[in-house]
Amino acid sequence: MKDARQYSIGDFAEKTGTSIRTLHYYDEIGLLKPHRQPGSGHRLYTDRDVLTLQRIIGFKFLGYSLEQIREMTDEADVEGSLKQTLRVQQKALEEKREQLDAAIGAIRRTSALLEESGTVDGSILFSLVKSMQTEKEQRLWIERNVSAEAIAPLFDKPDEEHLALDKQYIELSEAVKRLAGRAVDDPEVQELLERYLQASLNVTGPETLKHFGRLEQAELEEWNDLVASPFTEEEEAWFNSAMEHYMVRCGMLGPPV
Amino acid sequence: MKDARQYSIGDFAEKTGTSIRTLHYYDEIGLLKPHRQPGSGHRLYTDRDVLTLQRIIGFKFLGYSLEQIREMTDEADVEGSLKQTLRVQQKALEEKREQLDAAIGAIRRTSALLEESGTVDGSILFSLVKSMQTEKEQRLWIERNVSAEAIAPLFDKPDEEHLALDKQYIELSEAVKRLAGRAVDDPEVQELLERYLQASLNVTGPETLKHFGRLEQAELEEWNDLVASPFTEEEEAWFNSAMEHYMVRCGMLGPPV
DNA sequence: CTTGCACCTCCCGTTACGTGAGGTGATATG
DNA sequence: CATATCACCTCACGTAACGGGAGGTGCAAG
Repeated sequence: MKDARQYSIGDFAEKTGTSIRTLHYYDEIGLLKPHRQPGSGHRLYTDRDVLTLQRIIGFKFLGYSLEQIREMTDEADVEGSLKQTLRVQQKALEEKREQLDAAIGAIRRTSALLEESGTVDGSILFSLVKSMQTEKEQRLWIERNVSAEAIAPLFDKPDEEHLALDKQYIELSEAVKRLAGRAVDDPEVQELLERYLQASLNVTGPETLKHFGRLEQAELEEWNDLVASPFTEEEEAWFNSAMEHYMVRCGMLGPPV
Repeated sequence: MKDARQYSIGDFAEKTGTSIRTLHYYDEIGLLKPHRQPGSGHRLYTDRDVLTLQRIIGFKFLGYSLEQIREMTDEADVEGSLKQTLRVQQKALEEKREQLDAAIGAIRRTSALLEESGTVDGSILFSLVKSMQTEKEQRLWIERNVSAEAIAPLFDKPDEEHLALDKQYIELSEAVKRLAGRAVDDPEVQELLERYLQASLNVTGPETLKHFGRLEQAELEEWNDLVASPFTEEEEAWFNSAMEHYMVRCGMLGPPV
């Protein structure tokens, strides 16, 4: 009387909401092997197979791979190994979620920027995206090389302030691209550089900014791997020489050798 | 002078932190095609390729497929289409995150149960997991077939209460499995049934419970697709007849035909 | 007789690469 | 000068979890 009901693969598929192809596949990899009708070789599923499939679907929902599922169902110590693997699984899923959150956040910021700023230079936009992408590593780097206290005021800003800063970054970068090549003592250039320095000061605070000035070559390279410059090499070179000129003029730096 | 620097694939890979194989692949699918050294056929990357790769990596971070990235970089209207696809992309990622959150929540609940309850019958555990899996659909179904007000008290409970209910569900189900087959007028059975009804009442409230009693056959089947019984067919049959007996005895139901 | 149906078994396609296997030209070393 | 190493090249197979189609089989109805 037990397991009296048998289902053809079509009926079973409909009953369980699984595709026939999936059932074929589970059979193929040995995850759910129905027995066969002696003559025709057609698959015959029983009520026990319904339970097995429920389990498989449940595990899949929890994020396990079919390979893992098979290992777990083969294993004898179901409850014990489950407790263990659940912890591992939780870690893995939470890591994925962090990734997802970062991406969603970046999309939100980028969308907001595009809504407000109209058209944005591609290089600048992607330098921003890269910065969002590496935010976590940036935090760690600053914690290691600057200080742990410097982190929160740098990154944990309210949304609107974030947007304002992003816009400012775009505006300044566009200005640099516009003026690149001009004489370094052009008054417009000097004014831009002052705004640039002011903005940097506002973002980082004087303490952290000074700290950046004292970094070694190797450390600077590490940092440059984490952020992407929005400028071409030429723009970058021009910007550096202009900034040097500016700082010498202000007495913040001795003249170069 | 422009693009004076050229990189062999090895140098380029190191500079950008991308694997050689990945660069081969991007070349193969036409995503990043460096030019070749005339004699040897070796790939030569320029500084412009660095920018292109930055873009690709940025798009990947935002969750786009390489195919989508290629389409977008081919397209002329970069900014316009970006705005559009960003919205689509955001929707897609947020849906993924909902999935992830559901899975993480289910793992947390299951872990908590296993910590406290020790060993748990597999059928019961997976009937719970399935219930967590379909929670969203359950909400929608109840909103359609019962009422929108019934939802919040049913699902939006604090964590500890959730845990307590899960434990109660396990305990009652285990009791049913233990007593299955006993005479329906056995006093222990009758006591269990009373506890069962009481628990159901506590969870759903009398209004919703009554509503469930008035459901049509087709509607019940829909509901049974959303939840999984922890019982075998025999246990289920026994439970139904016992419950009928109990309700008749209490005068909640007329005798069967 | 043929059509249709439900089932069967291959087998190719998907994504974004990892990981070899086997070949070539240039340089460094015995 | 022979050889070992090096960086590069081009196939080409493997991955996870199926989707989809081709081509074949047995059985019931028109």
